[in-house]
Amino acid sequence: MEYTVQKLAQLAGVSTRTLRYYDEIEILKPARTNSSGYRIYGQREVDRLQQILFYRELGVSLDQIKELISAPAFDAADALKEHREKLLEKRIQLDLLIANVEKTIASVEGRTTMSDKEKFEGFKKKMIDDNEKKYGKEIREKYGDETVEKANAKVMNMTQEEHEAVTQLAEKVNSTLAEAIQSGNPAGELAQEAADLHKQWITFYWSEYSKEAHAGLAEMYVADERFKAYYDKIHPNAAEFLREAILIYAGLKGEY
Amino acid sequence: MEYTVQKLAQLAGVSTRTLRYYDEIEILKPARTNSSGYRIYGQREVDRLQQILFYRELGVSLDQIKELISAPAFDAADALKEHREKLLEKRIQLDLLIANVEKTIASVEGRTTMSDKEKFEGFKKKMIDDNEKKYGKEIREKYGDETVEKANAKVMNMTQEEHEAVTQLAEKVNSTLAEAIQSGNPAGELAQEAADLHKQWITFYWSEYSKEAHAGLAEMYVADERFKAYYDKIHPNAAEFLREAILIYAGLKGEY
DNA sequence: TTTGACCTTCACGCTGCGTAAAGGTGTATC
DNA sequence: GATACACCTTTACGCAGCGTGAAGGTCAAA
Repeated sequence: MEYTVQKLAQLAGVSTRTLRYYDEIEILKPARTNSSGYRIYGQREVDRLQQILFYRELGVSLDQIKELISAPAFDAADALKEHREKLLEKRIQLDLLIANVEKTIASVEGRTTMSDKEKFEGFKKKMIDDNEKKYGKEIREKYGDETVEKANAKVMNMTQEEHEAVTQLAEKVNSTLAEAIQSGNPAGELAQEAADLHKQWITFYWSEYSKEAHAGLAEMYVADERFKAYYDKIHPNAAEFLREAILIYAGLKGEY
Repeated sequence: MEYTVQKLAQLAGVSTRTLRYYDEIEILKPARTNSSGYRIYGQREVDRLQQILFYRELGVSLDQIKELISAPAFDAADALKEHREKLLEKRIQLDLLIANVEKTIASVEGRTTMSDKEKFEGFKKKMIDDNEKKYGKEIREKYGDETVEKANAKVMNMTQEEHEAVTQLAEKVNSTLAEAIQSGNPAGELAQEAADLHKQWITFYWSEYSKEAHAGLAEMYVADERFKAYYDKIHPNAAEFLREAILIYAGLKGEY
């Protein structure tokens, strides 16, 4: 059986444009073209198209499909597993989204203004999600799942007042650090006050404090470019200075 | 506080390109531009950007966000509810996808060739999903949820042999219909054989047969353009002819 | 005055096609 | 054999939300 574009398109339930596009990107070329340049497809092309459409239904990109259908079975399995991981991640994100949207709806309906407590809760939830996305993996690897869960739970349980307090505390850490850095001495009074404020700040998020964890976090500020970028806005050496101050504060490093 | 593009971009964690794009599509314009054409943002723009980013996290399109943030709260709630529906639908689709991908992985891993029984199961699942998507709604409305569930369950429980049998049967229906249509008489022997084959075919999918349901399906073949398009490939009047034949077969219409 | 870090406006690229536009081909009918 | 009409072709812009140059002006510090 031979098919022109439209016949094959009807058979497979796709548009002729799609077939021409598949020809263009070389994922499905016609068996031959007739004397007038018409595309002619044969049985092999029908089978191949069915495979393509099957994977397309699974949400695989055409680029990946191209590899999949010309790869041996074991490669295909690997590729599909990777694809499944992506889908699972997508579902988690989607569930979070839905929860957030529902929270927002509740808040918008609950009060007519947009700045009440419920809306605020929605934002907090978002903050946790963002933190998870950005730093979750590294932090989990370093301090274990439990610490992270507890930190998240703690943010969610914060009252609005507590949340404001912690935000103000964070600002105070920054301003004190900015002042302390002028002195150039991480063992100085202001620097040690900054370290202490920083301890107070993290204990808002951590369920228990340990010198080692505090020092570990300080190291991370220097090692991780995202944290470093944050502190760089205060001063080019802010991250390093804060690390030194914290190490001294935690008693893990002698004064100069 | 006033911000240039980059300052605001850093503050909000977006790119400068994004801010320029938001200016371009008129979703966030700077408060003013200085004498050199630099974009200058103020506090109001910061707040607006935060709102935009919040909705963006929820997966709302920029176009919709534009409406959302300038609409009163009750409109926003409606819009968000609509958005939630979309997300929920998306999740259902995603779950189906994941199930299918997992089936396919299992099939590809189970045997190294791509044409064994497991793979076949994956395809059957896909067929059901496709049917659901295309016709599920109408069929459910006409015959109720239960009938549809049973039909789906029956397809899944078919052995490969049964599935081949039903596919062959479908072809036989078509070829007999094509022959019968030549005679022009829907009450003729061949036409009634086609109707009988068609009954056999649908009883593969339906848990119980009734003349009325059979006749209803025949009407649908004519009324629904997708079914009609399928039968049109046999003959321009195939759908009508089959309907007549079935009505006579089911004893719901006298012979001419 | 010379860096170097900012800023500006184009403008193309990404995905997977939809949707014309402008023109050639095939075939049934008058 | 002309006409109509359904089919085919290539070319190319448009969609969302920016990323990523390119080419060139601006500003503060050294």
